[in-house]
Amino acid sequence: MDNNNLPASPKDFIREIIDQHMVSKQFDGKVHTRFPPEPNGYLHIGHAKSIALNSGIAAEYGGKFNLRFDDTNPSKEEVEYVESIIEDVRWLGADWEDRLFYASDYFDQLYDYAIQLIQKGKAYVDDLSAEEMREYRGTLTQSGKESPYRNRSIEENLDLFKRMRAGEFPDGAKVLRAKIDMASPNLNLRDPVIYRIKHEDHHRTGDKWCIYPMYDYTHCLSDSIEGITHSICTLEFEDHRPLYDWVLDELEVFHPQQIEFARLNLNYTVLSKRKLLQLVNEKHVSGWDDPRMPTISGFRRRGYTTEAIRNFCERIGVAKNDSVVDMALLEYCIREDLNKRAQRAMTVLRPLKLVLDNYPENQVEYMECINNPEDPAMGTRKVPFSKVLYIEKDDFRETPPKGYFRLFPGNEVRLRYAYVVKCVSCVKDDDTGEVVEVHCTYDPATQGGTTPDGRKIKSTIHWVSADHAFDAEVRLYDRLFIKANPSDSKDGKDFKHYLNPNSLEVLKDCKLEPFMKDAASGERFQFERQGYFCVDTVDSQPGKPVFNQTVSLRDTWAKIEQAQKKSKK
RNA sequence: UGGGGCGUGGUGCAAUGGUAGCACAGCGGACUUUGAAUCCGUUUAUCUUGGUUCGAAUCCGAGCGCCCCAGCCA
Repeated sequence: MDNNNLPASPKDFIREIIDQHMVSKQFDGKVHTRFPPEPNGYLHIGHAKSIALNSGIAAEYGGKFNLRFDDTNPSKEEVEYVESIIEDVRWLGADWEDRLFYASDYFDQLYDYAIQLIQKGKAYVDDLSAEEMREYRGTLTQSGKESPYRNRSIEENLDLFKRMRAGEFPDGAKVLRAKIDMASPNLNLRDPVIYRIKHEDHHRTGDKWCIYPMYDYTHCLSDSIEGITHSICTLEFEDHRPLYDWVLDELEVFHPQQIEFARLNLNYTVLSKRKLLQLVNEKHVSGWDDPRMPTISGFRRRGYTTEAIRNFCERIGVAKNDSVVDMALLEYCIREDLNKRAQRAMTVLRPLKLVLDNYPENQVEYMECINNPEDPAMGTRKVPFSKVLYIEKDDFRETPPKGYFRLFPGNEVRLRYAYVVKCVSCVKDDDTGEVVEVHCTYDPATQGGTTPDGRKIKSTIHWVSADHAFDAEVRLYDRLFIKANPSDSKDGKDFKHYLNPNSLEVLKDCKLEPFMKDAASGERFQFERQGYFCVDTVDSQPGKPVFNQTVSLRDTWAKIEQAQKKSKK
């Protein structure tokens, strides 16, 4: 925790509050946080922010961190989600040790507390229907009306609540409500429902219960039971804090401090479980782990690393401002990480045949290539080179635009780690006019790509030997939405209206270096001059890898060219 | 128009009465066997308006704007 003489890096407001608690001994100098997901969907990058915050704080203050499922609503929750969440939280590196809990673990205690509330005259059974209750609640500007059932006797409430539990009433017939204040300007305090009847099986408790506690009642007590000191949640629960405090105070139990921060928003995507579920259900994506999804499993399958995501969470900071973080920052974080650790490889995504007219037929040379210039310890490899090669279509232009210094008739480029070659001609398809083959001569004096005469070669391009390459499928991804804020419905359009029709591009006949044939599932590479890619963990077969693009390399030339096109318009 | 929050460059986060700073993005340059990476430089900000003060992003008043709340969801 001590960081020597380094200037104290600015702390966010939550850590400042905790610092104060440490000084005041508010919680005996203890820090205990938790991450409380509802298992009704997969975790996304916004949850990663919360996980990083909560687990990070626990680690920094020498405290503990719990994982607790907020599973109080059996109609929405599923085991599949529980399993995915456990996997994702673990992958993110948060350690709950032996403290994996479920709010449903506390159903018995919660029931007993409810009895106590009734006995104190602080809760009552109400027979109002949902619609009636809405009417009685009043509006934002008008106070509510008290229910005619509000003043039942404690005995009657006790009896009724026990019979609710016993299953004597159908769904919706009765609820248990906290007796607070129907005139409160805070609607959460207008006698909130704390128990409802649901004759439904729960994924953990089976058919033991037909009444289930509500979030506001459950969450504070679960925190209290677990000895959570700092209950960190998002801004929309700020209005609920008075209720959180009310329940704990009435029951006179351990009282954690709820603190709210602004949830993460990312541009060009959506971060709401409801919307993500819709994308999955309506098959706009292949599943929760589709590499285009902003879910943890999506990013993982896309090739993102834990380190990059945690680093991102650190960089975005924590505050109470509603904010939208630029996707470019996330991309920067993953590039930064992968640049240091990814093995380099030469892969041709859109192949164009290149023939070296003066190179001996049937000759093969093995060129020594550096595996990672950022990490010499990763060594070198030998890559076969021959007369007929593939290069990237985009690396040749019959008529080069301004500023283009790759291959074009008469120009010289370096074939990376191989030779300097000069373009002499190209062959075009008679029908389409498309260039299908490029002819060059190589300079034998430039073996390895060196220029003994000292001449400068402006461009170096990658290649792969036609006879030695193997074909593989590579998937390129673009942002899922074409609009920075797809959820903005001011123009009346649904968020799906802004789905990017080109967010996925499947390339089938990519030419890869021979050694990659045996790449392991999930293995990450930098395809030189193109981007970072990983072996898809779902669709790859042994000896037949399929690659997912994690993120492209920055592309200055593409930017220049785009600017040129724009200025012409 | 009730209540709760929030307003700092394009974006995010700092500055806690004393030189408005950091990161990303952008732009320019150096270097380069990846038009990558790296390095250097650089444009751009305190919602408005009064006040307190030697001095205000910070404190006070008034206004404006944005977000959240009327589930038996979380």
